[in-house]
Amino acid sequence: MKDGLLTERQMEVLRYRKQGLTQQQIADIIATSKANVCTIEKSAMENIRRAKETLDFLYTLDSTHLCTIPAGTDLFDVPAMVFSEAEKLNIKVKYDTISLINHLRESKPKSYTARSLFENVEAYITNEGEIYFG
Amino acid sequence: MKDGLLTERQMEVLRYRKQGLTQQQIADIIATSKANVCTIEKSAMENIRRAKETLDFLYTLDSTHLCTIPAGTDLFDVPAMVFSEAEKLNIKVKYDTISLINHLRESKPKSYTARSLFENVEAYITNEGEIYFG
DNA sequence: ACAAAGTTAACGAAAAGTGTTTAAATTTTG
DNA sequence: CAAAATTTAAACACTTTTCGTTAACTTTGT
Repeated sequence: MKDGLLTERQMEVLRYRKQGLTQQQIADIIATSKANVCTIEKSAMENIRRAKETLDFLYTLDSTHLCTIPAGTDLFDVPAMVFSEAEKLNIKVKYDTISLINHLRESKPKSYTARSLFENVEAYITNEGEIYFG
Repeated sequence: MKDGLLTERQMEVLRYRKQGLTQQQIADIIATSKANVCTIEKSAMENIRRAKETLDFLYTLDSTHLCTIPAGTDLFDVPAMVFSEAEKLNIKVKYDTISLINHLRESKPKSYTARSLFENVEAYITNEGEIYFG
């Protein structure tokens, strides 16, 4: 049984970063170049992104694709779309209108401005009515 | 920008598995040995485990270890322990007694039977009073 | 006990990821 | 603007992961 995705080096850099040190300061401490600290930090972030994406795959594994919510859609129109598609599959959605909007906002905090989506969002649903936005 | 941790092969096997196929059946479909299907599935699970551990690290990155809640502890005794340790650090916990118990139940759904923990649980706290059980 | 399902070990070749360096380019900030 | 901080690119050595094989082993259900 091995550790997580991040190497010792990567965790080291992230910890120092969390403390507010600059890349140059970290480079001095761990005795390497600042450019190297940059690449280490970057690959750490990349690994974190991949870890998230991996768990996202798990969610979609036991869910079915519900619909694509097109860019430009008003956030307040999303629940109706989701409910209508879920009804076609005879699945009762676990969320009410308000909590579904909040769920979307939390799931895709960078996909909307004000009330409008600026990129497509895929909606998935499990047999239990859990909704996942990907 | 690449994909998640899982290879195409690994996702393929997991999808078939979710459909209930045996390793032998999958081996026939993707034209390899059942032993190979086994190792592919195994390394997929290992990757998933590592993805989770990686995100766990993120949580603990901006939190400090609060205490170890020993196996055998009654769930209803946990809040008092957490509050008392948090007080030593002068941090106000974000949760009240009831919601903290629920938070624990959601975080570690497989670590308790009825009202009793059957394995140690580590408690972490952020400066903002957020609690994380790992 | 039998058969099907699943796991493990040892090995090899190909692919992917990591830590470095050096030097140049870009962004942020006072 | 000028200095500091960060990012990028190309190249190299090194390690780890992956997919695959074969053969033996364990578990599970009837």
